[in-house]
Amino acid sequence: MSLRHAILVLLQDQEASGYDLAREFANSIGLVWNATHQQIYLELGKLNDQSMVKYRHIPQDGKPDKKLYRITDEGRDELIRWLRKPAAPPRIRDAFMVKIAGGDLTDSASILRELDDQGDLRRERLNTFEALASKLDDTSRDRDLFTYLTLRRGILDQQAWLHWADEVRSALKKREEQPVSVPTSV
Amino acid sequence: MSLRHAILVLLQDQEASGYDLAREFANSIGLVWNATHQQIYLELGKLNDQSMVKYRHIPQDGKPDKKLYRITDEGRDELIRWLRKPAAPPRIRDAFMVKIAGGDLTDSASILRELDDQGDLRRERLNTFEALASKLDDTSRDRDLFTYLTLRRGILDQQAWLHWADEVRSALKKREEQPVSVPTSV
DNA sequence: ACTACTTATTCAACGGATTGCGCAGCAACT
DNA sequence: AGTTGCTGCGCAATCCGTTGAATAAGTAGT
Repeated sequence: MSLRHAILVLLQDQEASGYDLAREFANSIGLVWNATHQQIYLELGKLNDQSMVKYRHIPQDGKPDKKLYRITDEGRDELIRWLRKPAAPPRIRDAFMVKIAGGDLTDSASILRELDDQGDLRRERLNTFEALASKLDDTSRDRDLFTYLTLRRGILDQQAWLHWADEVRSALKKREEQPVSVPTSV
Repeated sequence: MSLRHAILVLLQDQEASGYDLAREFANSIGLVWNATHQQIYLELGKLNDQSMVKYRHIPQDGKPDKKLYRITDEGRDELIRWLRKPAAPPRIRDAFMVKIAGGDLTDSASILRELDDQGDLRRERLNTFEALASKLDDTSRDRDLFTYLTLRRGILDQQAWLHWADEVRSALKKREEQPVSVPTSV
């Protein structure tokens, strides 16, 4: 229900193309709300129909033409109206965690493998977020306070995850040592 | 794509009605995957058509009749097959965080109010998770290792959130003190 | 030379998910 | 006496989201 609002938030600061937005969703905002480019283009179309955004057509050579969208006054009004009312509860779809919950049916080796893979991704994200956050520290983190706070959320989230992963590892190690009845292969 | 698998994981241990499952989704598993009762009943219907689950009809007096579902061998096979292949990346839809990212357009008072509300919920959850976890500590946390680890994930998540909320509060306080250009009312 | 990736947008089809509604009766509170 | 809330199931309409594809031209690597 509010991909639209995430887009409007992004368009607040800068004019951007659908492609630009898709990249931002893959990075910073992706930690908070994710979307594919198809969805974004569709939503931009709707927002344009409702004159919440408008675009200017930029011909390019070498690259395909693009549409640079910017938010309108109506769009900003809609955004403010949405910001006023209480946020909908977060929707969570974490397939990996479902796998953990059903971990009894798998061998711990494959769990550890996937845990490592996920951990690599998380550590990578942590680095990029920390880099962005320290950049804001140096220059202006009062002007971009909310960007900073969003990044902090991401950082703390990754850290908590990595800490949890360590717990999982040591718990599984302990279990291996003790000759408890473990279904080794399924 | 895997509400079905979340359901199958839950049905692994106990026979349950759609209503039971809905309650579990509202609590423990909800931290990891959430769903409404409509979805659950629909999915149970499909799972039944594909004979991944079967049910027995329990007439009750006073209360409406219910269907107690249990997982079949085919269901367990399907679950194991799913557990083998890599998990899809988590989808995140956190409207509150979108509001934070667009915080420049709101007054900080209303942000603080919602932050407190969310914090109450998180603290409540933290308590229930911790209670459940300590219960597992006492009795058997080797048998229910994966339940325990799922709870730990929930606990660490809530703690990280609450810590972040403190950061937000002190950052907004600091901003209030300094007479920076703040859009007080919108 | 060939392959793969990046920029940039869009369409069509399908399945997943939400919203809104309806039924039904008991318990508990006000 | 009336409202609210819990237990329990289900349907229909609509919307959100994913998958898969197509187009088109430049750039970078093997």
